[in-house]
Amino acid sequence: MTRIPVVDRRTALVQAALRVVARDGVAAATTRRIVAEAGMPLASFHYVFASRDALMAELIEAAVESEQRDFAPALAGDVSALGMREAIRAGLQHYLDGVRSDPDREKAMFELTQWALREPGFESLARRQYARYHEVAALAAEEVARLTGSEWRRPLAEVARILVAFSDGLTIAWLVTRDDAAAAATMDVAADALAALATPVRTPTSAPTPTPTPTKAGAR
Amino acid sequence: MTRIPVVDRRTALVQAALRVVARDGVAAATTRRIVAEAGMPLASFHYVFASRDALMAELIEAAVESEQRDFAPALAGDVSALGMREAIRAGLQHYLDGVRSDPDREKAMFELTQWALREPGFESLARRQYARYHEVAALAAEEVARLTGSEWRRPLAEVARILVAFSDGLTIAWLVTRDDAAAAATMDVAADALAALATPVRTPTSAPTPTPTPTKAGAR
DNA sequence: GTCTATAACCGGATAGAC
DNA sequence: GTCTATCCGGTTATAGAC
Repeated sequence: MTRIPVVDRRTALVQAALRVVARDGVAAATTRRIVAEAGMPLASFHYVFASRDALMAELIEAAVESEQRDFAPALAGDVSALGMREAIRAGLQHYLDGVRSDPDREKAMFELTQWALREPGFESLARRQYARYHEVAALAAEEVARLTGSEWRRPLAEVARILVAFSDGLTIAWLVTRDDAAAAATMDVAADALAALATPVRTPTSAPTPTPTPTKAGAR
Repeated sequence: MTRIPVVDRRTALVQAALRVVARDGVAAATTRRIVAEAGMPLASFHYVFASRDALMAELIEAAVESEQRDFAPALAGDVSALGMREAIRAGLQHYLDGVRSDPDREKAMFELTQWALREPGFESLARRQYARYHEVAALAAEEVARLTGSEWRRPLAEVARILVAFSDGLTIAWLVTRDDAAAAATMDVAADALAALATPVRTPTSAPTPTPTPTKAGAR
């Protein structure tokens, strides 16, 4: 019937798969369910993708990129007036708020990692996924240091890895227990620990703050 | 043929399932594979378990207990001479060494948690799993404080949750990247952070150390 | 290019012979 | 009590009509 370019079908299928995985999990993301979600006949799947695994590979890329888009502006704006410790704490809170607003998505990210770790030949995808996480974390760490006029006393890559590890632990704990208070306590300690890795240097690179936005940082 | 008591079949099937899940993952743990691993005919499965899900429930319990057995003596012996920070660092190292010695097992634990989080009606199993983790962590935290003559300034349950969260993040990072140096850096920071939650009180409860075991703590 | 129909297989669960 | 044989629904992938 209607002629749809292959690239459009590709993205449509990946987006549909992303929704299915978030809603029902990796195990439920069968070719049938995905094409149903995308409103396509089954045969379209293999016209576009060589196999289900081929889609899964693209799916992880797309999911990470989507995360990157949504979590990168973690420290946008209201942080420059804070000290390092409070800025990190606010960033973690912002991250957790993201998890809280869409828990299924984060559950899906963990499932995708573990799928890649299990599927022979796809371990490198899991590594790529985390390399991306580390990039995002490194950018955030660099930014928060710049905004608060601090300097990391450890290599940025190391700080980034620690930040990702803490975030992962925090996320799993919250996904399982849904305990906000416990998460807050963990974030407090994590913020202390990370702030201890930095040291103040001189005047913060204060961007010209035209309108003094009201600073509301999540506090215990 | 040979008459095997139902309880024995139960444990045999659970143990077989545990091996299959560790080796090939939760998705591969089909009834057929499990009975093959246990050397039983397929029908024995449903003679003992009402369904695959019923076995999975028992499986998680068994897996957690197995972990508990193997990780509980994390601080056995050689810690009493150390300060709080070093004792925690050594405990984390001991834990990571356990993960390193059998990565598939830990991968399986995460998979089981996520399976339970997805499977409708089994979320409580994931919560139970983590409640057990928290118990073990609380015992370890209590023990390390006693041995080093310190006192936690936060509730033990809170310390335990933070410890579990840190361990989870550490474990995932290592499972994905297999980067020992990064893990060491994370453990250093985590140990600092946790030690900061405790304060020295008086003379450590030094158990009568008959033979002064050589203290070898993993250091950076 | 697109989609229906089907091949080939694997899953959990069970009936019924022994 | 135990196990073989089978049911039935779901899976990936493809052949072949349009």
